[in-house]
Amino acid sequence: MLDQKLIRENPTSVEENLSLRGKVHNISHIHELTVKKKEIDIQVSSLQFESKKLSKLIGQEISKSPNNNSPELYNLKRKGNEYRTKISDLEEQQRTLDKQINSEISNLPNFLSKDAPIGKDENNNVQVKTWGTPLKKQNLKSHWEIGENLNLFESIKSTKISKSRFITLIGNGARLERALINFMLDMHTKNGYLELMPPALVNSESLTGSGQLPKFSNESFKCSNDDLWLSPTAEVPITAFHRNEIIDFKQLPIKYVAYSPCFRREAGSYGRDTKGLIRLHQFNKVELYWFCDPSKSSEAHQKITSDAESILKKLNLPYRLVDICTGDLGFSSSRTFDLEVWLPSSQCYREISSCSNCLDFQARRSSVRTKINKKNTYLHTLNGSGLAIGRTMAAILENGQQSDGSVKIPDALAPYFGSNSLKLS
RNA sequence: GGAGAGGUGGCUGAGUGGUUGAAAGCGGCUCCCUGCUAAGGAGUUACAGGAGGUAACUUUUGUCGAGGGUUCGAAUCCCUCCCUCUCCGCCA
Repeated sequence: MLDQKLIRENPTSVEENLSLRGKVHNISHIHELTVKKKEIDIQVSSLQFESKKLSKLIGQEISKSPNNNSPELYNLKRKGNEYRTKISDLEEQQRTLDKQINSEISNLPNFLSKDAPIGKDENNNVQVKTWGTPLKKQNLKSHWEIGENLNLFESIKSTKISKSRFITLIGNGARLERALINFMLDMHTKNGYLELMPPALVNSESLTGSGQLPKFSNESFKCSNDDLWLSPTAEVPITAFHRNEIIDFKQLPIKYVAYSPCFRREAGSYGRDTKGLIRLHQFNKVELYWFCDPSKSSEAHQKITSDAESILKKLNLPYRLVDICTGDLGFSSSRTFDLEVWLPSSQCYREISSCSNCLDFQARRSSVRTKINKKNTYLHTLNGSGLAIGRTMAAILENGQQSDGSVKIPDALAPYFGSNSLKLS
C-alpha cells in the first residue's frame, strides 16, 4: 500500500515511479479523492469539537436543575441536533471516500527502487553473476525421466487424486523431499533464523496484507464455505503474524524461516512446464523473511539473498543471480533478485528463489510498525525463497545424474538423505 | 454441531445515559528515605490520528472486540458481525 499522504501531496512523483513498471498508472482520481477527504476530515473535527462542548453544557444545566424544561434548554438540544445531522452527513461521505480510496490504492503496486534496472520485460533482466560450472553434455536426462526411472514420483496417478499439476512423491523421492526441507531449515536456523510453522489456510485480510488481494484473487485457491484461502507462500502468514503490532525497535531485525506447502492456481500457464516438478499447484518451500529497520533494508536485501545462495552453494548447484528489471517486478516488490539454478536437460537457468525488498508496502497494508524517535514508523519487510524444494530436487536429479542411471546426492545433503547416492530401490 | 459465559488501559478488574479516557490493584518510570537485603513514602504512567513548532511542546479528534443505530450526550440502550472461554458431541 502506498502512502496516502504522499499521493495527496506529490501525485506526479508517484505516477512517474509507477509508470516505470511499463503500464500507465493514472492516479489523478485517487489524488482528488484524498484531497476531498482531507477537507472533510478537518470539517468533521471542528464540528465535533463544537458539538462536544455543547453536550457538556447541556449536561451541566441538567445536573443543576434535573427537571429543567426551559425553552433555553430546548433550544440548546435543538442546536445539538443540528450538529448531529451535519456530522453524520459528513461521516457518511467520509466512509464512502475511505472505501473508494482504499480500493483504488490497494490496487496500486509498490514503488520501484531507483536501483532496479529499467526495462520492459524479463528480457531486460540483468545477470549480476554466475556461480559454478553449468553441466553441458549430450544425452542428459530430464528430471522427470530420472524420476520415472528411479520411481521417485508419479504424475499420472495424481490426476486421479486431484488433477493435473499435482504430484505424489514415492519412496526415495519422498525421502529426498523431506531431507531437503530439514537440511534447509537446519542451515537457516543455525544462521540466526527463527523457525515458524504457520497455518496453510489464511484469511482474506492476510492475503490483502501481503499484496495478493484484491488484485490477484485468481491466483490462489479459495475455500468456498469460509473466508479462507490456501496460502500461496509462507510470506502471507508470516506478514500476518505481526499484523497490527508495534514491534520493539531493539528486537529488529526479526528473521524467520518457515517451511510450508504452497498452493497456486497457475491460471494462464496452460501448456507450460507440464512435466516434472517445475510448475505444480502444490509445492513445498522453505521461506526466509525479515522485518527490519527501514534504514537498513537495502543491506538486509543483500543478506537475505546471500542466505538463500548459501543453500545452492552447499548443494553444489550452479546458479546465477539476476536483478529483475522494473517491467518484470512483482506487485509488492520494489526490487527483486532472482536466483536461477542450472537445469542441464533444458540447458537454461530456472528460477529457484526470488528475494524481494518490499520496503514498507506490506507493513503499511498490515500495519506493522516500530517506534523510532517516539514516532511510529512502518517497518520494511523482505522475503526470499530459501529454497523452493521441488525445483531443488529437479536440479539435484539433473545435475547429479550419473552414466549408470543413479544420482549423486550432494555431500551436505547425504547425512539428511541417509546415502550419498540415489539408485533404483 | 448443541448449550452457556464473556470480550474494558502493559496485566488483573470496577463501571447500565452526563463534564468518565475510564475506580482500585499489580506492573513501569521519577524522586525521597533506609549504610547491604527486605521494606516504606511522594509523584507519575493508555493508544492512535490531524494541525502548529527546528525542537521541548501546544492543541484537537477518535478509541472500552468490529461495524451500524437511538440520543444534545453512549463503555453503558438497540441491531448486525467477529473472536475467546466452559460443558456436551465428534475427532488427530
